[in-house]
Amino acid sequence: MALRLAALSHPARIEILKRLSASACCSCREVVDHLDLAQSTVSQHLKVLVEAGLVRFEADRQRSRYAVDHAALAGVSASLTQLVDSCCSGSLPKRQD
Amino acid sequence: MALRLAALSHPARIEILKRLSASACCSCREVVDHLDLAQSTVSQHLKVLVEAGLVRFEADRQRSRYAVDHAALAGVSASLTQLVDSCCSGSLPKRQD
DNA sequence: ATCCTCCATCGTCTATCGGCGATGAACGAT
DNA sequence: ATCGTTCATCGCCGATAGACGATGGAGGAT
Repeated sequence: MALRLAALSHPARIEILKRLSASACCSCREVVDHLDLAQSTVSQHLKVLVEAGLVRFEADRQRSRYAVDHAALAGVSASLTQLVDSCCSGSLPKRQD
Repeated sequence: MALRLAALSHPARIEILKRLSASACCSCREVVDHLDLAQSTVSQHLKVLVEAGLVRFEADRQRSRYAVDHAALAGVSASLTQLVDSCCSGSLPKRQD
């Protein structure tokens, strides 16, 4: 869990996630074009996300496809929710939907 | 948001959070006793958590009180959920309560 | 064959993290 | 006044993260 959260704990990677989910086509190039970071840097961030299991990677030809793994992302969210829940463990009935 | 997640993205800090929420009394000493980390290290982690706004700090006398800020924690969880939601943007109606 | 584009990887640099021991301050107890 | 306890902070260090440029490979186009 800490690993997943670590992957998410960088503004650039959050931006990348949003970008990936915004457009159906998800080449590294496109992300680079929007993020104003060096291509190598973006590639690194993508690698981190892939290794964390949050993004799926599909090497077509030289055109790599990156896609958000919605299930994994939801899983992280659920884990965090569970942690919060376990931390509050009944002492905090308040729940902000 | 990345800041909050960064604070959470460390196993020791997650353990600390659980420990803090487990017992009503939350001295640094107690955490040290359970975590098998040096006192200075625990103090550092607590500082990180406090600076991230996830833990509230109350300097009583020489006995410092640390308490989980449930609302802040829930806020992070909500933010993450929102991110996931924005990433799936309607394509994932599944919702695990 | 020769470009050009896209991409991953490597090497480098700097900054930060994560751990520790040591130190000193604040306080209670003797 | 002198301990003992608790805690925050300060160096110090190895390791890692994050950024970049450069390199090279794989394809597509000419």
